[in-house]
Amino acid sequence: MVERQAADLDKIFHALADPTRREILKRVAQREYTVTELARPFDMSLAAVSKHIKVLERASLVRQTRSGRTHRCEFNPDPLKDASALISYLERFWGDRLASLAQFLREQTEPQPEQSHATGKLDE
Amino acid sequence: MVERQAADLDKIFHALADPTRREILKRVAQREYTVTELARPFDMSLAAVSKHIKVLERASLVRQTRSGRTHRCEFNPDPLKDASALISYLERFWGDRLASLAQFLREQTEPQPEQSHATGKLDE
DNA sequence: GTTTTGCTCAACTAAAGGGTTGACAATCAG
DNA sequence: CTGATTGTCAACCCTTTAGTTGAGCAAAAC
Repeated sequence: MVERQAADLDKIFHALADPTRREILKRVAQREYTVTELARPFDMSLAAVSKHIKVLERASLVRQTRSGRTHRCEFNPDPLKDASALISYLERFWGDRLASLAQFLREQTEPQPEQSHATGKLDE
Repeated sequence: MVERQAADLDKIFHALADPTRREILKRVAQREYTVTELARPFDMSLAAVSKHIKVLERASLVRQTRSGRTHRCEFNPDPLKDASALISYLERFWGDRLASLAQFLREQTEPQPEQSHATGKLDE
């Protein structure tokens, strides 16, 4: 993985780091919504929600298409792949690290032939 | 999924939304580091890196333990599960949406005979 | 036509972020 | 003891963010 455009990940994670935006995403992931529909449940102005949507757009998580005077918001899951990739990357290296530790402990305990019950389970 | 503590996700995603912090995480996921070790590659003060680490700590992605005058930073992958969960949730609903669309199109194009195979599996 | 409705934009405010420096505590080295 | 190393903390600066309000435009409704 090539740290695919750090700036992109900045925008993606920043977009996800707000409860209002996450709620918007959850809804938009299920069907298209207009801006006023999206704004209804929130206790803030329409302009504020409009701004949140723009943040999501900058992260390419939402695409907005005008149709008449209403703007339809549709979800785009692609950027989530980049986010997932980073997370998997971190988890993978963490796993490797644990594997190395286990290996190390295995090597530490094996080479002692005199230890009568050295083959017992290691304590974790 | 119960929107597991929105505030936690705020901190987690916010922590991930900065290239310096992501770089720190990548290294810490592989082995423990001290603060000065972590700071070395970056073109900023030690205090700045220290602050970044504190952001990671608030998100529980890093745990810091003092040993003498040096502070060892170790990775904690647990919060990543919550982040992944949200992402999976979004992708799943998106997938369902596409499935529904496909289903709809299938129903539209099928010539609607006598519902001959109406006993087929229902979508749940 | 006139008037709503849907939405964005611009200007503003208050708070949070990311960086700096300088002072300090604590540990280690001589 | 003296001095260098490791790290945090507090104060400050500047920029960004999240929200507001008010203006205004374009499409719908009447």
